[in-house]
Amino acid sequence: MSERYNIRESEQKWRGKWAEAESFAVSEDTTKEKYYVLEMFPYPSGRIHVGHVRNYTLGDVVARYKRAQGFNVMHPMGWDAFGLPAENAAIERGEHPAKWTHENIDTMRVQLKSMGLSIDWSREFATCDPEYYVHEQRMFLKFLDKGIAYRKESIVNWDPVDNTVLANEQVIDGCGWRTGAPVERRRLNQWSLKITDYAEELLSSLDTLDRWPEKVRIMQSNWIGKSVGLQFKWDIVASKDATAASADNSAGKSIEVYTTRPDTLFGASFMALAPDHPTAKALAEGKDGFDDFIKQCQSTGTSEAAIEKAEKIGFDTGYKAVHPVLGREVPIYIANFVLMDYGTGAVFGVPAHDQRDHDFATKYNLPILPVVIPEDAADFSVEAEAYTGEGVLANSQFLDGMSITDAKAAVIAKCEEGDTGFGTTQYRLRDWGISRQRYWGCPIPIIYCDDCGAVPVPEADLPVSLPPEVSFDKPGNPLSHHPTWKNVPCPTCNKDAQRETDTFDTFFESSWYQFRYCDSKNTELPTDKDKAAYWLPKDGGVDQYIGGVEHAVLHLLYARFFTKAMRDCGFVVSDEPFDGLFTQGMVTHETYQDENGKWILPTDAIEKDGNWVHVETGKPVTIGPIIKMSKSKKNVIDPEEILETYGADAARLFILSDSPPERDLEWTESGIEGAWRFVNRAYGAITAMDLQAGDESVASDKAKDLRRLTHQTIKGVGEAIEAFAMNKAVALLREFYNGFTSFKPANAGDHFALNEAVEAFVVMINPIMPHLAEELWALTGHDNMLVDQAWPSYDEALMVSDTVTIGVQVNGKVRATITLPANADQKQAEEIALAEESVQRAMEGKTLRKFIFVPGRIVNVVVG
RNA sequence: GGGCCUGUGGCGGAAUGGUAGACGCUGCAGACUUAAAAUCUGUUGUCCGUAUGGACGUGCCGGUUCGAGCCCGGCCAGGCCCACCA
Repeated sequence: MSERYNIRESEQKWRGKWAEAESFAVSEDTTKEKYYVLEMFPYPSGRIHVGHVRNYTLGDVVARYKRAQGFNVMHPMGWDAFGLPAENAAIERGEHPAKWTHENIDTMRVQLKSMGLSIDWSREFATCDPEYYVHEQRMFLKFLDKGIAYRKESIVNWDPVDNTVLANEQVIDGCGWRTGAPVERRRLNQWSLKITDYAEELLSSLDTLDRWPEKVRIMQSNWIGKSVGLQFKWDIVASKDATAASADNSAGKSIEVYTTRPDTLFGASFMALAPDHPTAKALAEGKDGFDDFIKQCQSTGTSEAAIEKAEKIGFDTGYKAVHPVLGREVPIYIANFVLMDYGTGAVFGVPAHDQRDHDFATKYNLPILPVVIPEDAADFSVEAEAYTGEGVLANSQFLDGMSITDAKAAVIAKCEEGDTGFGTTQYRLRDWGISRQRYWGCPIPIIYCDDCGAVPVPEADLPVSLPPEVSFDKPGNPLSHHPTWKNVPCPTCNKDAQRETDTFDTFFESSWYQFRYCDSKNTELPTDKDKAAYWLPKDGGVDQYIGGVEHAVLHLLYARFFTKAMRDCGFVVSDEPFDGLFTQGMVTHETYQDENGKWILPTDAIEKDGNWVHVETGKPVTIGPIIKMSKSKKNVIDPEEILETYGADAARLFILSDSPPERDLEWTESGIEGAWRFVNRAYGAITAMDLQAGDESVASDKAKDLRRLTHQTIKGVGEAIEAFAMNKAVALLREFYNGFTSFKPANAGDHFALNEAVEAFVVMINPIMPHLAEELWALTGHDNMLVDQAWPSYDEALMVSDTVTIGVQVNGKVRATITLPANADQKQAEEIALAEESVQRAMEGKTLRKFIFVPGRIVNVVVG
């Protein structure tokens, strides 16, 4: 046994050599095929967590593997550096967000580098630097020109304590996530991007993303929420008992209604308006109970539970709407379940075929008229609940007997003919509101002038930089409290004017950063169009993008939209940002609680004589469920400690072993120790080997066996990595390791086979354990660096064996295994199989009916 | 309510319709050691049996097939996402 492997020293040495040789710096090289590997860039929150380690390890395996395959690999890193945590830090400890952010970046850069990632650090940037966000301001002005950006009044989630807008995802059970205060709905002037103009392209081009997980495509498709239906007019007539004067003004007007089920038109028994529908107010204002009704609607929570339990309530306006075909009059209600921001904010109710309408009709005693009858109508009834299945139209005049599809078309045609309505497509997707009342974001380059309105900041005055001196003493947006920053002359008339004090939503930064890496130092443009076209051509984006599934809709949809918008403005050529997407699972860990139920760190819990106790107090500790690592449950592991104790290679190996990357990974002490032992064992075993010069022409059977294993492993590992089955790649490599380390060479042919095996092994562990691989490569007599070494190729001819061992089944049950010549025919197989004692025993007293032989696979003896 | 995914040993997980449990973790036994760690060897699905061996076994029920963890139908359980979306 040779000396123990000095992990710390070796790993540091090789990272130094890679940096010195600039091994991972790349440029556009048209003689090579490019490969762009990108992991979702980190938010600099302070220190890296295990989720980062998993993310960047996965990406690094792909990057190093593709590099060895001869691709021109770009693998960059940067910082998604704007965001609320920096402001919170400023509020809590009086530190400037910029200082806090840059310090975190410095810490995390060192941590990431200690993982031995094959990153081209020369392309690094932070999105909070004006050199980055100035391009966002330029692009925004271009978007404004093109009509992609616009300003409108919209309803937002307003936190009354923080005095700021909250994104939908920051509203938890109707309350602000930070303050816990009930969120108000406010009308505010907001800058928005017209993502809805791209709804159809965003939906249809999902089909081209065949290297995306099906799950993510479905989520985006649902989010875009395309529906095809009919929008048509219903006339309003005054009820006989209408008394209020204002009411009669509404009679004779009409209401636009949208439906995806025009086929059920003849089953309509009421109309319902959203409480905030403009006509609702006109019809009901001043009526008894209306104010109370509105209050009741508003008091309903927005949480899942609240909606589940919320009763369907309605307010009868007393008005009637005229059925556009039948001429029949139906009552107009205002109902709490109708949403203003979907469709037209008005629906017609078909209780027989919609459960929600059914609930409502039952409560208010409205008719339930079935108009779609299933084929098997034996005990068909819509008494108890709505029928939403397939069927044939009935009670519907000219639609009777039609299928649902035909009836939909017929009703749309009829309305279009009479010019009372039209077939239309609706999307659930809303335009992207990008204004945030926050400091730590990219300033929106607009100046408001009393005379000239909203004036874009002239190109020459960009960037609009954040003022460095800022106070977080008052709640709300520090930019609007700033004494001088916002006061500027109007660029058009030179009169006193004021800057926009809102900043961009921080999803803005991550929507285009993959382009910036292509040319991260460009001062004129977001990116150089030609360079970007090399790395991100029209028909292909980032070759492999890796990140958490939590961004399935938000970031991944915004980035797709942004790419198309940038394309349409002439900045880039690509249609889609990410060609291949992989969504990794979470990292989980056991949870621990002390006797008071307080969560404690894994490092504070220790097993003693079969019981778990607190490492300091010795008091009993309860082991809880295995859940996602989170600071609040304290079930976190600090990667820095792991990297220091076990080294980067062990951490990388452990993270890739066992769990398939798309699934959750449970972090265990025994797992990381096992990986660490393997690193040391492999070093010891290989450095202790007697590697002599070999001779390929002297080939013993056992040399052939080893070479077969070597070449099968080369094939298998490559396929596993391509398929993102890193756990299988690790398993194959360990199996291979077990094979060649137990091999005892006896002649020159054996030595040839062993040398080949060791060399292949060292090259193949490079993507997983790059430091160990370099060390072993050097110690086994190579002068070049392993990072520049090509991936081994395999020889199919060496993979075939003279004999095969297969199972023998009797009536489908395995009774024996036999070894046959590889080219054995059925007759030979039958002879050998039937000669087996255990086969004969199983066949005893029965007649042979059939003999099935699948060469190389199985023998099945059918008896009866 | 809608959509998607997953059910295999003590655990993580392998398995183009063809010898279920590769590989690893844990456990057990042994070698080495004054001892421990590391390392090495063997063993580790359950049940019956001293043993050759046998029975059972991939959530449950059925189907297709010479043959099903895998394909089809119906259940059960767990998880994730979306959701009064007309």
